[in-house]
Amino acid sequence: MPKTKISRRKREILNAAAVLFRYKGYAATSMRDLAEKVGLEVSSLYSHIKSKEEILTTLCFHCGDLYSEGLEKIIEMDADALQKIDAIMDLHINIAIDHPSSITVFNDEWKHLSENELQQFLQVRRNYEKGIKQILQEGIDCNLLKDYPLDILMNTMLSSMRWIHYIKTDNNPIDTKITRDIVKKMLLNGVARK
Amino acid sequence: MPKTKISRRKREILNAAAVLFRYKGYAATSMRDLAEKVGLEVSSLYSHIKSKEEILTTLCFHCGDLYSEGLEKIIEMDADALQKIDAIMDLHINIAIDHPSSITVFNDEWKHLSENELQQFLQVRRNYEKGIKQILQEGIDCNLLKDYPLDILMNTMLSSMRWIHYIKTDNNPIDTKITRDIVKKMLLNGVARK
DNA sequence: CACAAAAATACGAACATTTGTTCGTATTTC
DNA sequence: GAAATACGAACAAATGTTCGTATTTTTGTG
Repeated sequence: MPKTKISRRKREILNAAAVLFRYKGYAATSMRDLAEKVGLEVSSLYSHIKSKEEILTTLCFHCGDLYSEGLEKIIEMDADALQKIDAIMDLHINIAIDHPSSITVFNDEWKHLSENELQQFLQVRRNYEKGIKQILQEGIDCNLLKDYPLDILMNTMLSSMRWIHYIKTDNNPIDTKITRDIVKKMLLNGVARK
Repeated sequence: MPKTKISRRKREILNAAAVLFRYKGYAATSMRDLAEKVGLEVSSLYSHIKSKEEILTTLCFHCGDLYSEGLEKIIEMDADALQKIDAIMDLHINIAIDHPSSITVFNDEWKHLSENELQQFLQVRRNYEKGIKQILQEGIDCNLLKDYPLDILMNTMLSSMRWIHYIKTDNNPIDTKITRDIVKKMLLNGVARK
């Protein structure tokens, strides 16, 4: 894969774009908005990036990599399914807390990718979900997890963590440790007292 | 409240807009897209609606009403907290299945509301969350729910159902009954085998 | 180190499109 | 005949991007 090094300025542009896309959405963010945020004139942006869409592509696939690479490591772990599921939750919560803006873009703005990138993106996602489901199936087979349909299991599980990156802002930090522990417990054992 | 009756054509426009906003996003949907979908010319739309933004406002607040009115009925129920929480989950799952497009707009596009409506919208949401938290607190006090922080409890619970309206499309119907039952069980008792 | 050549970066002006909306007028509905 | 609806033409504003040209930074060489 051609992973060319990213200059300091480009990094700066990507970060600013992530924040703007997060709060205004991709389509409603203009290149002039972005330029202002970075302290450049519009045309200067194009010394660093090819197009607005390239920014979106970069952000989306970068996050995709975070998830995919994280999952790969988990799959290779020498552990039972429950421990792997624990690691998956760690992965998602960590990414949400460490990259709240990029993750929001990843979750909400991928639909604006152009045809080619969109298909590639969906492929990556399908692949990721396949990996997750395999682990869940493993858990069911070993009697560690309840035998619910994989789709519902996976969607509910992943979705239940998809609020952390919305909540996390600069003036609303999150107690990572507590949040992580409780969300995990909720998912594994539920909220009802026995 | 000035709830003027909505003509057939306007209804049609609102429905088409909900679908377009769902898949393309509010900002990326043009009035010409919308006109085409409804089978009119652009300018004709303005015989029925005041502006693009009015459409978004209508959609968002209509959904807000669905939730708020649903919750009000639940609050008035003569039931314990666990039953109320069950009803809340029913409410969310039903709305997601019955109005997948509007709900997606409600969830993802409210940020494009203009200042006044935005504030009003956030107020409605805060109020709704307050109601939810009260029920959760009631559950904790009665030893029906585990004593977790209300924020985490509420966010995780509501968030865990926020995938159903994404999945639900015309060619991907959802087994309402099964989905509803299992999601509920997952939330209350978790996924881990005891 | 000096210094010219080259490459990277910044900018203003301009572009073709697309945007939401308005207006005057025709047509339909009541 | 009045009110509601539909339409074509036109609008100003905003959009992403390009181009030519300065300016700055980096590089290669004596």
